[in-house]
Amino acid sequence: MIQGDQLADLTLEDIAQKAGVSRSTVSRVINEHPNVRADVRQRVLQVIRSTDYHPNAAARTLASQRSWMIGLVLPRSVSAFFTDPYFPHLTQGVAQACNQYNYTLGLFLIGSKEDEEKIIPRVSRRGFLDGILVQTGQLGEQLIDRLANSKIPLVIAGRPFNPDGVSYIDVDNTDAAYNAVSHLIRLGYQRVATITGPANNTTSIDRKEGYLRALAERDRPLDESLVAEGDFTEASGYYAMQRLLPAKPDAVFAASDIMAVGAMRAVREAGLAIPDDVAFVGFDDLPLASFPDPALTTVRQPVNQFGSSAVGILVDLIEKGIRPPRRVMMVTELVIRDSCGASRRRS
Amino acid sequence: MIQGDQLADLTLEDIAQKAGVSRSTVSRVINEHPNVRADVRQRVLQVIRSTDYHPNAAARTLASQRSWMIGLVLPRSVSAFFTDPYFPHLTQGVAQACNQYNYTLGLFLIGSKEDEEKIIPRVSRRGFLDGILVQTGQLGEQLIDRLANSKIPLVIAGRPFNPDGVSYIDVDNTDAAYNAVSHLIRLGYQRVATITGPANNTTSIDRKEGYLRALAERDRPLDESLVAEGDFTEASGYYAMQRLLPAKPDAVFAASDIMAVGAMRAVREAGLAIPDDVAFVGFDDLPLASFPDPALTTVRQPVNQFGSSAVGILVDLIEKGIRPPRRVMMVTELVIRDSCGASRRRS
DNA sequence: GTGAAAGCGCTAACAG
DNA sequence: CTGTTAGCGCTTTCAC
Repeated sequence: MIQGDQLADLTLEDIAQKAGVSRSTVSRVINEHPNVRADVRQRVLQVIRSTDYHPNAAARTLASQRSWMIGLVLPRSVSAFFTDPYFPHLTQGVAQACNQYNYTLGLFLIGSKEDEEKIIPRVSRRGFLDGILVQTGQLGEQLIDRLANSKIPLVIAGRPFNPDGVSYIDVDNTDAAYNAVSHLIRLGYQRVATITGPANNTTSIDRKEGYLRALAERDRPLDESLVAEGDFTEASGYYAMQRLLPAKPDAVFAASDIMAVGAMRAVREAGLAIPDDVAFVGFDDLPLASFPDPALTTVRQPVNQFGSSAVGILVDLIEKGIRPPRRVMMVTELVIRDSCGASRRRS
Repeated sequence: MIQGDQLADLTLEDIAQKAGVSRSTVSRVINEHPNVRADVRQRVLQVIRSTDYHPNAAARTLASQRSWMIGLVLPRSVSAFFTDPYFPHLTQGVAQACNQYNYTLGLFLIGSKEDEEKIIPRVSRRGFLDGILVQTGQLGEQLIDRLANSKIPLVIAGRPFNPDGVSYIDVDNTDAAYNAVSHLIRLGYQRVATITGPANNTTSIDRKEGYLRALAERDRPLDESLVAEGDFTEASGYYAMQRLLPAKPDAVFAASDIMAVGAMRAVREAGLAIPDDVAFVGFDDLPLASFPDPALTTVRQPVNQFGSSAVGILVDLIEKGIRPPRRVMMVTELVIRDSCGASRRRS
């Protein structure tokens, strides 16, 4: 009562006064500098606690030239945001790592050219972000180039088209797809189709490359009617499968689990059985993969760690000022469930 | 060449010098103040463009006391983040609205008590966020109370336990659940079960309340064995259904689509048919609802608009300083598909 | 319509 | 170990 309820914005100076020390000392306490006598530190902390004082973030950033904030830029179609669980997984991994390293996460969803025009100047503002994480994707490339020219630390999640001088982290998509398709071929399927992601995307390209390589290695000619393009949405998988059906594939490698789910829906609607008439292998191994009946055989990629590792690299760039671009490749693993028919074919 | 490649951090002062005006004038141009002669404005803009100058965000925030940043705080279990598409939908709606209003979005995922301890001081820092949006949820309540005491504008997404003095936006969960369950009862189902959300959550409570009310209104006694609690994950729906099965329900109202999906998986595994043996109604109507076979009858709630409206309210609070707490209730709609068996029962 | 000057609240040398 | 002193880069009265 007597001490008043004036929660009004306190400053370092106010705290200093109340604690009977100078502003610098309070600053030292807050920033955990060693050079403060223990009892003084306690006294200051006491005042801070009792006043519920929180330092002003803007002032701190301005003076120290560090914002402790990193931006996650996700250039993706709006509908892919909705249906592809890849996005929340990645975000979760990134958020977790940010928390761990004491950074705040700024989220920038780019769904259109207009969004991009609004967001680029925002992330480029100096004194705003200590580092930027950008996911590759259809709308992202121009953005990456523009950002790479600025001096702000940058890490790309996924292989960029132009990797010169930039740090990035990726999974070995080509190898993973190669393994997945080889698995289908070994099981004896003759007409292995694929549903790819958007062609203007390195992830899609790499996975398709793996598909092509697996076929080529067995001297199988490419049948264009067995290739259909999707955009990482459930609906696109569904429609891609409808286009594929007339070519009578007996197995499908889908470039993502969610597209596999859509494709399986189309197959069921056509009155065909999975895996007996059409077998499936997906990509991602998100929880989603085990929901459908039969459960999806798929390539497991560590989406979560992918996100947190990307943050780890970025933090290195920021804090240790590591010079040359860093490259990290993560491994995948084929998870065999029922949709590929492995159990029946073997028995 | 001659003009030098010195992209080094330019300041307002530098721009002013190059344009032959004062710092204030450049500031006016940047902030679109009217009182600048047209030709001067052009000259300044020219310099800004040619130097790729971006104002320093921290300095601007410090001087103007506005950060143009809002925080979205999502207190949820980690696994719910993963499997429940509700999260990306909400985030998308919020991000879109932020972009529209020229705010930057800070994302704070709280998955544990420790996260909460780290994040509360962060969002409480003055000069950091202009406003905060918090989703209700198990971990969120203490947080809401602590945040409500600060002077920073706050909007809750969902009805908080203690709504005194806070602004919030919600859907009429009770009414929506009541309608969903009534629909099942009207179709003639005798043993209507429900899978609820976590009990420490107003959303779950309200939806269960609707279920109870629909039963009570038809003088049906509550059978506790027909009520199972989940946590908004697919897996929890699956296990809840397994617990429900011995009680032989002929219909289930699930408090979210993703739990309905899990429950349907359990029903199929038990060798029962949907909707013939067990009918289903879900809640959300995210795209997910139309993926399963049969497609899910569900309560449609406008998750996207929910997010953007919440931002709209928050921006009002911030910019117009609206005093009394605002309350907004959004309407829902029952979307009838195949999982409830409406088509067969009627014919 | 434009410029000068006083901060915004903090960090970080530099003395002592 | 602690205090003094400059700024960090911008906004915003207040004169002119």
